[in-house]
Amino acid sequence: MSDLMAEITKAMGFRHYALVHHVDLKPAVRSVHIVDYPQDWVERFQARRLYASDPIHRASHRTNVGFAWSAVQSIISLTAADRSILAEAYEAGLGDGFTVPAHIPGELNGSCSFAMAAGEMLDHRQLPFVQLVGSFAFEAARKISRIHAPQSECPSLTERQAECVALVARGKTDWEISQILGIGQETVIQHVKDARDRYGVTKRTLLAIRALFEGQISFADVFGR
Amino acid sequence: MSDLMAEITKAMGFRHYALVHHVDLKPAVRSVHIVDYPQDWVERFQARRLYASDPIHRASHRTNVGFAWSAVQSIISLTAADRSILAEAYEAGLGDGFTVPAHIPGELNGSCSFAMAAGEMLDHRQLPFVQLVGSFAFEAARKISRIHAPQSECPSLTERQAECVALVARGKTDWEISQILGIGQETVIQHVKDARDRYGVTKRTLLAIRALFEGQISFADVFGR
DNA sequence: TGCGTTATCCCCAGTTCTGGGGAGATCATC
DNA sequence: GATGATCTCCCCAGAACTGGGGATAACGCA
Repeated sequence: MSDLMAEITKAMGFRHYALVHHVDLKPAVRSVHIVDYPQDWVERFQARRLYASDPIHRASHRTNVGFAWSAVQSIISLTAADRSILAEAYEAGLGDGFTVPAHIPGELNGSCSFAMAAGEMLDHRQLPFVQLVGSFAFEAARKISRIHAPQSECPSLTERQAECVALVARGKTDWEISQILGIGQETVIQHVKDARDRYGVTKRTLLAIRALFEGQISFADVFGR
Repeated sequence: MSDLMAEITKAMGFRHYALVHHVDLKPAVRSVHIVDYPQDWVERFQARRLYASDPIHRASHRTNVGFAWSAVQSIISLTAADRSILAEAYEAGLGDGFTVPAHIPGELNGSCSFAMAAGEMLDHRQLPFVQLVGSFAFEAARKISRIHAPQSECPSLTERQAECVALVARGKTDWEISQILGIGQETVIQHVKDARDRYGVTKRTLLAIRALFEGQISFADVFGR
């Protein structure tokens, strides 16, 4: 797989690639982690556990299609810390690049990135092609890397349960939910109990987050209006 | 947007398209719903609330790249009910098709599908191109559909606060967090209080969700490892 | 008709959170 | 040397949540 990636990367005019799930890099886990980045940068990245806060990763969580690193501030706003991370990466030899996000509900977020050497220019005309390659590369790596065990079917909620969970995620108390839905507080407590049971969690915080993660509710449901 | 989609659909040799978030279709909400499917099928789809159980939608939740409908059983196993849904769609005039999933963490699952008329054959050679078009079409629709409320500035958390919030998001109690971080429970309570204050929320559930939304923590922090 | 699912309601004991009020220590910065 | 930010710890009262145990009614499906 690495050989193939290296070949593709070179053929597309890039220097480096990274095909990764955004997690702390434990080789043991069933996650994708195929990287050819400057060694120096990889080490710093791991040491500082940037997988969660790296601006490129963060941006990739906000979109569905690939983006050039030089345009990252059109997706998220960069803090001073972000800028220094990007500058450091440049120092380490990473120039401009292109990252294709890869998200699947219930799985860890991932991405496939290709980068130029520092100083070289991206050829924007072929980015659509890179987008395509990135998507399929990630899917291929994903299929290989998971021996396909922990397929937890997304437990579905009943309509009432889903309504309650959506309101839980808005930070409403059981009593408030009962007023909104026009039912008794005890009923709400029961629905929330049942929903927790279905997801196999014991805290309403986790219930809300799981529902978000599974796509059962969206941030729009939480913050919308 | 509909005109453009119709044109593209025709140019690629398809008859129908659907650019949708997988939700019950509330016109009011900030969700994507641009469809040109046989009217008959659209009505049945809505009446039976298939958006959650439709096999094509279900399959699209399991992958990152597009797939031909005729190959759906290579992604999920079809039940008798699934087969009858597919047969019904065919009756209604939908032939083979190609669906490109569109997932973004924390947002509703969506997809962009193109379909032939019943009886016509897919041209498999151009599916990579369809994949590309589908991805970008969804992203474009998504960007348009939310006029995107003004970026509220992100109040940043201190390191300790962020650590506590990450653990709150994992459903830990204050006592458990104190054990994990090796500090007193009262201290944890204080950090969580302070974090709630910064975000201006009163519930730890909202605290966790806001932190997720702001990118202060990621789903990887919650489910990772 | 019986069985499962869903939605509705009730009670209770124990745990956890929330919102107030404190305080001392360190560190950088001005 | 004062000021602010951060981290650490403490107390308390009331509200909210969790995990048990119940119950009734409606609906569809076999």
